[in-house]
Amino acid sequence: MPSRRSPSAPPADPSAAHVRSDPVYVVKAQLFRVLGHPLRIRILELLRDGERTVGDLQAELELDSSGTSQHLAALRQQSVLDSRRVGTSVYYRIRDPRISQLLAIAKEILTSALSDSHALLSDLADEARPRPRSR
Amino acid sequence: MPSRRSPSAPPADPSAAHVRSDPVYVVKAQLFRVLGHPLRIRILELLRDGERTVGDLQAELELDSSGTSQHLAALRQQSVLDSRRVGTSVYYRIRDPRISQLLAIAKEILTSALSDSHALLSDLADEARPRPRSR
DNA sequence: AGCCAATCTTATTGAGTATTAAGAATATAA
DNA sequence: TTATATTCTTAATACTCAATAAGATTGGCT
Repeated sequence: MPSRRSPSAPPADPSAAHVRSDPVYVVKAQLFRVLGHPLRIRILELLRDGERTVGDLQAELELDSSGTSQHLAALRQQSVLDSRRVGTSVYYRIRDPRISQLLAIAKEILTSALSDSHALLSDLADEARPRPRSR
Repeated sequence: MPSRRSPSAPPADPSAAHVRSDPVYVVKAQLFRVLGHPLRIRILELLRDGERTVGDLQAELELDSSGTSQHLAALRQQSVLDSRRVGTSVYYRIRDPRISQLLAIAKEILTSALSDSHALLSDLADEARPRPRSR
């Protein structure tokens, strides 16, 4: 019950809640949040090259059907995935190719962040030695 | 305690845990997860046009300094933000411009998803009328 | 220097919510 | 009906968020 707060709480500036619950930001956050799970990232990478059946994904993920289904449902609920049924199998696919783009960019960001920290480590190591810096 | 299951559970294939906890997927998921909060999305949009102080952000978000600081710390911990101190103020900025790109793509995805469902609504409305489909 | 105020960070708590696994229930196709 | 695929339910655990209070750093004042 989001309308109640506590017995005698002050009005508590309602404009702050606006920022927090503004649908625009909530919807964006929900999209990112559903991507924020290792198994769901893995699912999306498996689906990057084309659609797959639930049983197929289940085997690759080494998950039970219940867990697989729940993660797929979470992604489908945010319109990240589409599904179609063929006989007894259900095929899932990425609905919008820009989702894959999102993953690719995340990978780039993390890759360069990691190489930055790697470079920093090297600099620290260099600093320990008496050799002068060339750059 | 992830090592316990139930009184007499079978060993339960340990390789499944590998997929779940593979650092590659965990790190990617953490990046998306930290973006998965409306206030943090809002912070990033405020920072898109340049750096800001904590007090500045705090005022725009209508949040207290502690809450502001905690969200900023979460983003900084995932290397999304950088900070620098000038006197008593701390300025935050987006570390990698590709983060803004991530937000822009998310916006595109959501925009087209919404216009799809809007178009679907129109189609449903048309279907209720006897007028033949022109396309 | 010594002290105070402003700014920001960190730690802690509690309430609410999400995630997980396992099993039951459901639906569909062969 | 049987097998397959998925959803629903339940319960235990874990996490997130917001709010408070305490701590640290800086600048300015006297």
